[in-house]
Amino acid sequence: MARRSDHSRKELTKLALESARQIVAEEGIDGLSGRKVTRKIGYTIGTLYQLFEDMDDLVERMNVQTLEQLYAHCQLDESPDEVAAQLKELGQRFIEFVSLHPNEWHAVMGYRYKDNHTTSDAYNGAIQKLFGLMERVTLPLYADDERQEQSLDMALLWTSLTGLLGIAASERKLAGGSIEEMTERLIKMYLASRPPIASGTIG
Amino acid sequence: MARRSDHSRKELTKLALESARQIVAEEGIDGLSGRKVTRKIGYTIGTLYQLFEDMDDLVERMNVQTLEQLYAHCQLDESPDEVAAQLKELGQRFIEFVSLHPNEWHAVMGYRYKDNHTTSDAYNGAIQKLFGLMERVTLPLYADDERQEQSLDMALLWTSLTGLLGIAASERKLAGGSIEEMTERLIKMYLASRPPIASGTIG
DNA sequence: GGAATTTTTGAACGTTGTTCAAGAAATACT
DNA sequence: AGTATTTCTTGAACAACGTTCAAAAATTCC
Repeated sequence: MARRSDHSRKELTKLALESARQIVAEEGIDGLSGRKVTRKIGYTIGTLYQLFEDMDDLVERMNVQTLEQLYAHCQLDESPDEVAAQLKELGQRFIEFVSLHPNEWHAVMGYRYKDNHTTSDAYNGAIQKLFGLMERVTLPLYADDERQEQSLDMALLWTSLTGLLGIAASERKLAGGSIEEMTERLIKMYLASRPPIASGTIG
Repeated sequence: MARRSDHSRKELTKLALESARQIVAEEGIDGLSGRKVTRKIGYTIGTLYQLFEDMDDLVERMNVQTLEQLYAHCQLDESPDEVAAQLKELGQRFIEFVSLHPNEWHAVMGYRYKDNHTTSDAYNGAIQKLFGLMERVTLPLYADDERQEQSLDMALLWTSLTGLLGIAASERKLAGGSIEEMTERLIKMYLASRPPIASGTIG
């Protein structure tokens, strides 16, 4: 069994990533192996290294897809007016996505790359897009000269939120609070820490 | 080379854990292997399974020690009076410890146990002790009927703080803010979200 | 059809966690 | 002391892992 003009290299890569995603979804990131991936699509281990540099590469590209899916899932078509409501909605979407894809999310948060690994532009971009989502929502809370402030707050929110979701995805206990409650709590805490209204840039 | 009454099983376990810790400190959690641990103390792989149930067991016990060391490191002998100052100091100690032992901390936060693994009482206890530290410091901020509130806040603080430190330990970037700044930011955010003074239980 | 190119294979290597029969050392007993 | 028993230690064995690469197979080119 050799060359199939059935699949271009691009198609093959796509197949492999889908296969990997399926394995991760079913068995978790620790159930993933190169041989499983290729066996599932009718190829053998050697071919994998034609498509990806190494396992880090494969996993990272899968994780980029997951982050993009999360981004798509978080698009608020009809956004409410209030910042608080919008932020809460964003949190809910986030939770929803992770509930639907716990193992894929766990792969994003928990996979350990090799020491030499540096995240790709695609990966950084996917993260940036998610940050952008939060920044857009919280925009009204900051004056024009507070962009730096906002960035730092977003980083903190992101870290806390992913921390919460990491716990949820690994089904550890959480001091009696559900993930939804805790996320709401986080958002409330954040909002309470911002001066109620920072108007005055346009009016 | 066989039995050495040189070492009781207890001593041997201690030696193995020290060896494991050293490997983790030098090479990170991914550099750890059972054979390395036993080679380092002059035994062979089989003996390891006399001392530990499996690698999960070994790592968890090492992680309990790390958590206990963190606890010891966070003891505030002469505590300042203000809650804010105390909390900040606690955060600083936390950061300090993780900076001194980044790989050990990474092992606590990033090691993936097998699916069947459930954390031991010793582990849960070590975590509880750390929570207790935070609870004691923040005690004045809550009324007597707010113990549940406090627990949830502590869980949130813990999650956020460990999230920050996890990023620090894996030396990823953080939107321009140092770990110290971000931790301070987190604490400020938390304090701002608490009503300034919740007096009235004693006075 | 034959030569050149591209793709696929799978054996090979060193590593991992885990098990377990066999050997070695210490202890117990006569 | 010598033998029997228990306890500890070993390391080969197994299945799996990531990664490499010469050889084989399929496709393309002329």
